[in-house]
Amino acid sequence: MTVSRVVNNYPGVNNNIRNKVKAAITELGYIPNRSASVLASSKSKLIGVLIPSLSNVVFNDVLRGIYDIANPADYQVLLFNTHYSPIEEERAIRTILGQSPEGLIITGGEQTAIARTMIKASGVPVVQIMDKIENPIDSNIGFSHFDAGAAVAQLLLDKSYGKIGFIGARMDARTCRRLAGFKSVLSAANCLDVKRVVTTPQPSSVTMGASLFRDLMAITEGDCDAVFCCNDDLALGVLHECKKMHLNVPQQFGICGFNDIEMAAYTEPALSTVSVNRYHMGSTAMTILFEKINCEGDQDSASEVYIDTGFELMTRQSTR
Amino acid sequence: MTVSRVVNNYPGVNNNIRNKVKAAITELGYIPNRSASVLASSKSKLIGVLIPSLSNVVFNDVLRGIYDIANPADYQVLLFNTHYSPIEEERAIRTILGQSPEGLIITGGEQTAIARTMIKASGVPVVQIMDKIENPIDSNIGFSHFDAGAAVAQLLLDKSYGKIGFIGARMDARTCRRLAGFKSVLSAANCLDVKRVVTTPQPSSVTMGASLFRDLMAITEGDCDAVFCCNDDLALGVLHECKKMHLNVPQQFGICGFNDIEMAAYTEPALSTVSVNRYHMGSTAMTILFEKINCEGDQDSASEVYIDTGFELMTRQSTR
DNA sequence: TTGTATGCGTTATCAC
DNA sequence: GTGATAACGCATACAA
Repeated sequence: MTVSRVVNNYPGVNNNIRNKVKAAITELGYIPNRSASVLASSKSKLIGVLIPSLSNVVFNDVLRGIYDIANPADYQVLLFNTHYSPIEEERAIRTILGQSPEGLIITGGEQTAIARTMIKASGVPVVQIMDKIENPIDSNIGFSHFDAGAAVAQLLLDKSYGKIGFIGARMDARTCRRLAGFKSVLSAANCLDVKRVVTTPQPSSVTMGASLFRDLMAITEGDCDAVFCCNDDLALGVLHECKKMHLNVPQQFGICGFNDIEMAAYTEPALSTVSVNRYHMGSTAMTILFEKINCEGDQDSASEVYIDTGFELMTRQSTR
Repeated sequence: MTVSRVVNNYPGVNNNIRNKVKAAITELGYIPNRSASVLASSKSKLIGVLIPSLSNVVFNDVLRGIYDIANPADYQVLLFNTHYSPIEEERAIRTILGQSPEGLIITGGEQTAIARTMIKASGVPVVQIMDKIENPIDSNIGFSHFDAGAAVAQLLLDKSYGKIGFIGARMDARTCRRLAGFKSVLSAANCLDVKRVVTTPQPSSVTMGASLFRDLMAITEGDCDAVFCCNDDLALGVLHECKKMHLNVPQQFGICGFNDIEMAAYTEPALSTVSVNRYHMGSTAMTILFEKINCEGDQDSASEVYIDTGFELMTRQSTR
């Protein structure tokens, strides 16, 4: 018991004894058994994090935000890759819940009904990130992908492009919502042509962007003067392909990407895109969780938090 | 006990009872407590992973490789970011060891003496990745950064560049070893000038590459005709800066990067760089661990594995 | 300030 | 094929 008190830095231990214990600990190389500790105290210092992809750079920044807050507070992160699959997500949630996590960070709002039920039943605080959820389980931090897609469409219209296409890969829920917002604006402006929407369920990449662009040009027989790419990787591929085709960007052809990766500012012409504060989403999600965890005394109801992180149009040279 | 047998899919349970138990489990939303299981069985299905950075794209691919093998086998990953600090790494190792992990994957060979002792004392199998270690704790998969740096220097010499510089950021152990290999070749060829070695301890980025390049040109007063960048991000920045300065790449100035990120093939001119199989390092490390874990019966000594994954020079248009 | 009894939810072992 | 019992290593509550 005295050892336990020393290990956990409890007050009320004689300093001589404390030092003796510490000496013994280092001498023996004693490492406390976390499982036993969790079992006895049901405090795990564990945060479960679910993201849909490890290859997408976007989640790097989010993860950094999460880790930068969690680790200094001595919390550990159990990270799962759901591969954009609600089924895998449900499985991961079940696994994590078995470890008595103190908080959960999950991406988006496409959980299965069972997953939602499990989470609610567990009483573990959750933050849904990366998207503005209509019906959040608990707290939510993100932005409206619909609005972002709409804003890009409006931007391209404002720059007097008229035959605007869309190139998308993976086509997960958030990408689809960007497309929906995009379509709604074009439709209202009476210049939506679905032939100009070219997508693939495959993962996105620069190469894929180039390939989809060729498809777009083939399908529309070149009758297209701008494109919104669902992310910057694709846009980079499109830009590369335009150069090969000797299509002048932005005069003959406008390009807008999404995410504002660092490289976007360094292409020639520099890429117009949409900036979203990924790191901030991760770090804030973690901060929200900590508030909940520390407020469990107050009727266990530190109120839910809903944050719209918005987005910013980065108008560079790839649009007129 | 019967429930435990059902949960763990043990044979020798009456099917009627098994089904009843399963029904009860779903009805109650019962989730087994992993801490208790680990405590009782000392089998955690946990793999500790230590990487030095989450922002470096390089580790994305490694992590994907690890997760792609670990998760389907029902193993979980406890991921720690050591921020290139052996002290943080030691702390993380201590924390992980407290969870009774079944395996460890750690980056490089710069562990503290205490960390090495703890790991060995724990008897947990370890794989050190990303580098060819002289004195590995256990198994090792990676490549020689010294050789890679040397190969780049030789390449640039072969392309008849003579005033070759080096641009490096972060300057972690592996980067330093690349620089050492690079220097050794230039030195042997009698054309090493340390004025042309420009580095910073700060993290690397495209912007940083551009900035270091300006420094290089200022320090050498333009007396430099090629540069090896310790990673592709920096190289991208250098390339961008060359264009601004109207320096013809590769005729007037040669550039070679490192890592072969996808974008390297899409710049203009396309970037010469060094390709290393990151995903493979991650997945193989995990596979090695599994072999050890499953072979614990055989005198607990599934022999150590040492794999040199090598590297490949990608000679593109940014070098003559 | 220190120590003792008890229980956390599983699994290993051995009876039945 | 099923169940009783005793750990696993720690923390809570309380006694000394």
